[in-house]
Amino acid sequence: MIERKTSSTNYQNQSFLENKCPLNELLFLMSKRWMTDVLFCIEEGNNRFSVIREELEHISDHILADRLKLLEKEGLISKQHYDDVPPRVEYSLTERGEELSRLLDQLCSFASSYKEQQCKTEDTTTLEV
Amino acid sequence: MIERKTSSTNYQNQSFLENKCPLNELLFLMSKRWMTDVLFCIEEGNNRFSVIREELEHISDHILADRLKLLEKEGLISKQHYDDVPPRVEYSLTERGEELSRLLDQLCSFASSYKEQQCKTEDTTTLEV
DNA sequence: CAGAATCCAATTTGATACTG
DNA sequence: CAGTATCAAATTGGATTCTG
Repeated sequence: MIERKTSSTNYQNQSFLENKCPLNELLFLMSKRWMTDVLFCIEEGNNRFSVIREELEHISDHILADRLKLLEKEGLISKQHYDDVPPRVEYSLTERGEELSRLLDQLCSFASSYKEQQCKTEDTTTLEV
Repeated sequence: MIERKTSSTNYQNQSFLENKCPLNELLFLMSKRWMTDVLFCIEEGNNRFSVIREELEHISDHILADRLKLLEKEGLISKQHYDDVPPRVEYSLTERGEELSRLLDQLCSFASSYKEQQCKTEDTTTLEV
């Protein structure tokens, strides 16, 4: 069993920096808007900036660029530059990225099955035991 | 394979509400600060408000109360009220909560192993392929 | 094409004080 | 004990504009 440290997700600049838990860092990273969408989009073979932007209809350049940079920095995707005349860049998942993708698929089915349950029993507020 | 919808994590109030992906919702929920800490803390048997607050040294009442409410709302923990003279409330993981805890453990070891790798190869910036 | 820079609005966190 | 209420401070997301 992996040791699970305490604290930290948001508010990176504070004293929590010293006490970062890899799990929380990962969750915080992947919970950013569009993050999983970009990851899955690349996994499905959309490997260029403009293609991804089209696939994820409402994403802005700013955010897409940021997410790609973060995913690359975390070693989840890799980037290939081609010195073509209209500059070309291609993204693809690394092994790590694929591994994470599989883990997220599990989380996704967990989350989805729960949602179905929720719908049947009404929804929000408090659930009796 | 579970269908993975597009978009949404943060900024709940906007048009993304219509298009929520259970995975993103879950990630967004669990990435909130102290959320996993509270979950794991309860899993380890700390089942009272004051005990959890002591365990997680720097958490505020406000945040702890909020996290407990969210976890309960999501069906991950359950709450027992006892009508004792000093009011007593006990929390425990539901089956769902334990299932999620197991999934998070996997994510945790994924995240941790990566971090070790990162440390050896220096760290941040760009990783060559 | 593939981004980088800037500015502002919406969220979230945290500290403090208060209550059944 | 187990929270709730309020308010100030820090992040993040998104739109717009610009560039090699």
